[in-house]
Amino acid sequence: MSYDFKTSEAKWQQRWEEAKIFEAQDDFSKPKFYGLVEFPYPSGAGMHVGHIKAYSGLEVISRKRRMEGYNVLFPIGFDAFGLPTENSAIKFNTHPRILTDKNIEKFTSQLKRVGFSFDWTRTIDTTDEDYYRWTQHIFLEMFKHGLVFRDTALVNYCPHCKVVLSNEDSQGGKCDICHSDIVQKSKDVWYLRITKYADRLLTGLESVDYLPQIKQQQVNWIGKSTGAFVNFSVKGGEEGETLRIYTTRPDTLFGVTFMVIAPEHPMIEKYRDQIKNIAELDAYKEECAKKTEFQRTQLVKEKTGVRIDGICGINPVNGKEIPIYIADYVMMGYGTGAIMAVPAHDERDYDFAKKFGIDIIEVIKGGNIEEAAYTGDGDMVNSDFLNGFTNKKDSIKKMIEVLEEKGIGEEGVQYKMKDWAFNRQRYWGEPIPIVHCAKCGMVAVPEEELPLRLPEVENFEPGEGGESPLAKIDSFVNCKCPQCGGDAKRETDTMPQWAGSSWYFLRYIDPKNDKALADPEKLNYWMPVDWYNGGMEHVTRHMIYSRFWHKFLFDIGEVNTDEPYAKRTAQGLILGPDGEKMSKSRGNTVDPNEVIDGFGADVLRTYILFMGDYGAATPWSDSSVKGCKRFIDRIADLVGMVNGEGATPALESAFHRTVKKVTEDIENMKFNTAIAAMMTLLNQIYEVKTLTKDELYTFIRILCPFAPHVAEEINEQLGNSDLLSLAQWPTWDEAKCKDDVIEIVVQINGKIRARLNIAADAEAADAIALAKEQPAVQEAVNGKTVVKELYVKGKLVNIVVK
RNA sequence: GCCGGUGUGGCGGAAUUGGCAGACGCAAGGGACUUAAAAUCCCUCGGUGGCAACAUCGUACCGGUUCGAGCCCGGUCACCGGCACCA
Repeated sequence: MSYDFKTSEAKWQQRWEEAKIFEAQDDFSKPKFYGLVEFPYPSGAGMHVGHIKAYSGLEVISRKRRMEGYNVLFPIGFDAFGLPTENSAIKFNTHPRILTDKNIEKFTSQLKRVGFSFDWTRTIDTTDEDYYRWTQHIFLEMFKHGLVFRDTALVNYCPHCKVVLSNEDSQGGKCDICHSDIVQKSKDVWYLRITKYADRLLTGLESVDYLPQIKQQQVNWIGKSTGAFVNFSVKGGEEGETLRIYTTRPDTLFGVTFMVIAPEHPMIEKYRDQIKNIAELDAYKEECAKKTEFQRTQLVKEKTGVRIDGICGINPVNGKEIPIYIADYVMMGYGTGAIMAVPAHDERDYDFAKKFGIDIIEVIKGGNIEEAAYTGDGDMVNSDFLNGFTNKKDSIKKMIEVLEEKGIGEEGVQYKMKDWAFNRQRYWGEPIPIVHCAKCGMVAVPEEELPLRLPEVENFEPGEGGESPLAKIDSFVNCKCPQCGGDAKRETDTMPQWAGSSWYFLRYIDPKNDKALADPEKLNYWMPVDWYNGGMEHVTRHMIYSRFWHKFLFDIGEVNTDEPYAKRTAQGLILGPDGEKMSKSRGNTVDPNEVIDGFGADVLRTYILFMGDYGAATPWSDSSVKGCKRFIDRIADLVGMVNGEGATPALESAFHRTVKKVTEDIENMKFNTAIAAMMTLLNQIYEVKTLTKDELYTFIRILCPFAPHVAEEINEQLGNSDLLSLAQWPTWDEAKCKDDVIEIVVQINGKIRARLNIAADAEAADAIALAKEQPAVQEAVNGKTVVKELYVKGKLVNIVVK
């Protein structure tokens, strides 16, 4: 019989809300659990099933934690600043505030229909001025602590969105939002000095429990390398002029036959007059500037460059004169923008040397430098005092000693991570609370003037040159300098979308506080986040940014933990039924509302967790949803089979095993096998067609985190007046998980020849003796020599014969 | 190119981490109930051979370790994700 999920689900959602059972208590005496999911961007399209999957993991865990007696904080909010809303506001000629409110309302009602146990009293919205007031506060603190700076730089610019994008937002040379091609543009840019925290972001990973692939991605993103800086004298330059390079292999210094500097390297400007072929260099530079960084890095095959005529470098270890080239395979943004080239042992330098006919000197044995660069390890040769070194660690160490002794270089560290370009020329973001004063320079807006509100504007279109729409609002722009009181102008750029999400988990702890971003006592109790789940796409950007902010807040004493997240996991994508990534354009999306309408929230929740490994991408299947529908309906019918109290002998061990399995599987996010175990138990109950009240009560408690509505409904039918969502999580008896008599297999040389029933705790000798009595075994052993006899308790007997 | 991951029936996926491969679910086929359909219930369901018990092959491919390998080791191929002239 199909149960009436529509009435039931609405009823229980209302009762939970009335009873306030999912509201976290600031009762510091209780053990706490802070479960965090990545808050959604409230788009106009509404939620998709991927959102449901992203929240369902910690939903189950949070519900279980409550039943285990924890004080649980499981909040939700909205990360609502950003381009899509602004763009559709422009398109529909409305205000992003109106759209945002509408979208949040839509998301809220959808989330509530699923029955998520979020604490709705702590909801936050990053576009709320009471929220972004604190985002601005953190920015100002960073500004005061020297972590904010401004620089002119070649930036990634999206001509379609008319915004400057960070490297992170323009991966692959495409705009993250509209996927247009990015162009390079020179602009004044705000930066956050995240590189100052690079090493701590790296070492901090040792103290947290993130999935290994998440840690690995962060390590790669930070991209630490160790090596040395070496100063090459420049012949033709000023007295004492040096060209500083960074290398990870200083021990190959004797193999250096040329140097390369980036086209933007300042040395070219400095020696314009000395350089004889400056026109040629200028032409090359112009050619490079036309290419986007993406194009530059795409041209892997063919090396280009121009030799600088008029100055050259001097190898500091042997005094040899070497030519200097400019080439775009060297980037200004990494290291010093200059390299020493060792063509024998670097593929890029090798290609370049071959093309330009430069000498190639072997310094590491092991390859054939006539044919290709040798990048492996080997004995050092042609290297003076390094000759005879066989180990790269030792030779690098020795070279650094010599460099430091002679004062021509030193050990050094480099990171691939760059400083964070922290501004957008758009309206729908947090205004940067800085005033530009002709006399005082950049001045922080005083704390008491926060929030610095977004002004009302008629027109959100960005300016043609990439100016912020705010720049057109005179009443916003013109102001007095907080320091000298003179006329000044406000900064008109806004913060990037990543700002609001870099600290939101702190605000949930104390969302209404108007004195601080959160009360220190409450922070002390709730932080760190015990378990954070989200998408793999956020493990580098959002996670590294928020860890950076958190470490900064820790340094200035505003939070009590160095790391914000104790544990981090990630869910896999839900693919379309065709196995492809879901997208509107492909037409393979699934609307969660339709599933709830047709089958109920419990079925949707159960299916999403049952469909496959939580961490893996899995295609959606409409027909498989029906399997979960049957599961829920069959559970609803169990009430009619209840007969008596205590335990049903035929089911007793099955119950203990299932409770154990479900309990353990939830902790490991193996929701699919937890549900499979409950299905197996259900099948076993249907075989005997009877169970006791106590057993059903146990069943619905382990079911509750997955399908809470039907579980509550059954609980009520059992005559219990307390809400099941607050019931105690069941325990199991390890001894009762196992049967007394079990079936084991008998193998001959690893092949199964017989099966036998035996006491679970039987001794090896008895088991082997019993195995040998089996006719099939006797036949197989007959006439052969028994070499070995093995007994694996509870599993098998294996007899090895010859 | 580098880093990470994956490869198991018609499909989604299990396999206590070296011990009965295919749990659980879907789809499919057969049957029951029904005037009929849906729903529900029962049976079958990796390949080959056999009426059958059973035999035999089988976890991308090749090889190895082991009494025993989907799992460990060496090599190959394919696909997915991330990074990428990072010195």
